[in-house]
Amino acid sequence: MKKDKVTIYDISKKLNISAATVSRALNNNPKISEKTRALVAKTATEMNYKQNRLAQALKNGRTNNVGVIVPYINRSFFSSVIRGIEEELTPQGYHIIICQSHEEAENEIEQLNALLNTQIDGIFMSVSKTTQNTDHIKKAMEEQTPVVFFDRKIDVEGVSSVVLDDFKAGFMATEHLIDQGCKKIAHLSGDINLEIYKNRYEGYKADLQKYDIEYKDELVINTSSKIESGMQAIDELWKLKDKPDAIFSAGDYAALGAIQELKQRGIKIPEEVCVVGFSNEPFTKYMELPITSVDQTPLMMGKIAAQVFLEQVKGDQALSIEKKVVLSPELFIRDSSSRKILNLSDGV
Amino acid sequence: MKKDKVTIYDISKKLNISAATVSRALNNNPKISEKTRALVAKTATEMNYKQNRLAQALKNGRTNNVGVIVPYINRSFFSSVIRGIEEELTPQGYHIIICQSHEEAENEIEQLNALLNTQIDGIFMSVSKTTQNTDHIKKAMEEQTPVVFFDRKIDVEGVSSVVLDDFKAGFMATEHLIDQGCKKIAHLSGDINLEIYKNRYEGYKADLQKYDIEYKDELVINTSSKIESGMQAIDELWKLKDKPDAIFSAGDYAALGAIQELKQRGIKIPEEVCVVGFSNEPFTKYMELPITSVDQTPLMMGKIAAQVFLEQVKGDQALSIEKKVVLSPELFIRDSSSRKILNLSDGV
DNA sequence: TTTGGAAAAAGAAACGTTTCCTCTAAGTAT
DNA sequence: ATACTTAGAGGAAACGTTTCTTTTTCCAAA
Repeated sequence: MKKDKVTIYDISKKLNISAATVSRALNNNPKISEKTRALVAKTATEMNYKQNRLAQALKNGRTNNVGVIVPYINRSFFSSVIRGIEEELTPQGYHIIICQSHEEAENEIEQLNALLNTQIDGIFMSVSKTTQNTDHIKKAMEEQTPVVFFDRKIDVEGVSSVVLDDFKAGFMATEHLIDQGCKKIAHLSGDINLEIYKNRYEGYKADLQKYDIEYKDELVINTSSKIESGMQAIDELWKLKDKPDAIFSAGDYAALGAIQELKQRGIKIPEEVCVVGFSNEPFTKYMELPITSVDQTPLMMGKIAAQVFLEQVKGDQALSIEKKVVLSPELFIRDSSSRKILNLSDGV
Repeated sequence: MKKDKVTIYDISKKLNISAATVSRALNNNPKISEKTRALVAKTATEMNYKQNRLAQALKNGRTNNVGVIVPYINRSFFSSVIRGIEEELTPQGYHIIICQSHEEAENEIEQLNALLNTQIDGIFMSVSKTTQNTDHIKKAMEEQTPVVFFDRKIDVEGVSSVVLDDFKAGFMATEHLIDQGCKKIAHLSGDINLEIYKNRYEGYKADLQKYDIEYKDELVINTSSKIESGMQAIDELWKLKDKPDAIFSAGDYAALGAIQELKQRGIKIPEEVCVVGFSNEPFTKYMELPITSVDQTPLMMGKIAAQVFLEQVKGDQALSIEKKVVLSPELFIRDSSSRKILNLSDGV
């Protein structure tokens, strides 16, 4: 069906040498004389030879494809991480196959199996919120396919990960709010079963403690990453006698919902209530009232994840050590929490 | 290196039948007796056999991988189209390799060649703004690799496309503004060399004509898809003696910039000036002043592009007809242009 | 002149499928 | 009982590489 491609045999016939020699010449094998190598190279380009990556992959077991599994591709955070991975891996000749789990463990498992089946050289993933079981990950490891977690990990022996220091992020965000003079800081948390949300929460608590501010359970509301969820949280918080003077949300969408609801109630931001979000989604910057948010350095995260992967496959020795990288968050301070002088370090 | 996989030979040995029979049984070839087929199927699952897609691909020339080339992966529009493609193609056993051109023709060519080299079964692409030459597309066609353009196309014989009716979109948007009572409608256009922007512009002009409103060149400003670009456009427009009372922007980011600049100048939206954007980026909905925008039905676009592709590869006959699909835009009317009663059909 | 040995190249198997062709055994028609 | 058909299965080549092993070539040392 497809147009006939030129193979090393065509080259070998034309030059009256063996296909083996052609292959070696093209691969710069030192056993080949410089003369032959040059001749082969020249002829190859002349004949418009293109290596068949399939045959090559079949022979040596490496496809030069890697898979990425994320909950959603159209979340700014994830697409930026993917771009980071791409920037590191494309120059090395890798191709990236992207899959979405839609936050469903079932899909995640399916996608992972499909990737393994398609002979991927490695897998990058951010586990879905509903993932509990680690069997699929172990299966990948058994097949000697390196897995690198980013952002959301799950503990599996031998699996490397690149994550944010979420504890520090929670700590920083809270510290910033306290620095603005806030005393009654509420926290909109995500599902505490996910490490990342747990850590943000712990960072929040730790910073309260540092400043001898009493931790109150009633100020912590579990939210999803939906705008409505943030609105409901405000609804609930404003039923309290002692209302908060700050909101630290573990997600930008919930923060946005909270802000909309607060405005609705005529509450002034940041004068009466300061708000900090999480993820530095693009919209946080574009709002009429730009939202302070924690940046997870997604580009960096992707690049480092890619580097970790490369180390694992380059290291011919099977010493592929489990590597745990933790990145530092950056707080982008914007109007939603700036009671003091205008902060110049606003992200662009 | 990799753990030994079980092959059809292992199955054939175990059952004392030939590998050919195993292959046929697994592929539901009618030449195989029901008994044998069942036995093979059972044994295959028992032995945890997984088909080697590489070997299969090498043999029959199809990889079941398709490539997608977009300018940027983290634009809501593009990631949604990709998701649409994915939803159609994943159930068919395809995998999707995603590449970014970063709006550079050079990258686009490179990525396309890499995809061809990696033996892709088809290519979906939205051409970069800087693409002029069509040689790379022709090359793909020569290699019998179907190409489907979406949104941004370029004319190449035999290449199918799925695009928005941008003329209609421009017409609709303008009509809506006129309907709000606007008489002096400015247009923030993209690069008119790109078909999509040209068509939006033509639609705008056509609607003005329909209502006998004089077209004025000075009301059309060329902008990029940057916020700043929208601000500058307002800057320029407000130097005119006769200032516009509406803005139809061919991009949401420029619309956002325009709104910010208008507010800066104390101009009331929508009372004094109505604004309509294009693309229905998520942020348009989240703004304090939600922005009216044209939705390009990206999910649908992706799905249809996938269907067009499937038709081309399924139709064994080489009759692969060039197919041109044009989708209808939807206008999501929001506060930035609603002078009349609150529109209930606001997108969610 | 022979021999040893390095350098260069050739031969052939292997990767795991699919599929064309051939063969066997059984069933059917004569 | 014989010849003919056909369902079912096997053999082997092919897809395009890579690489292990073997062979050839060539030059210098004995």
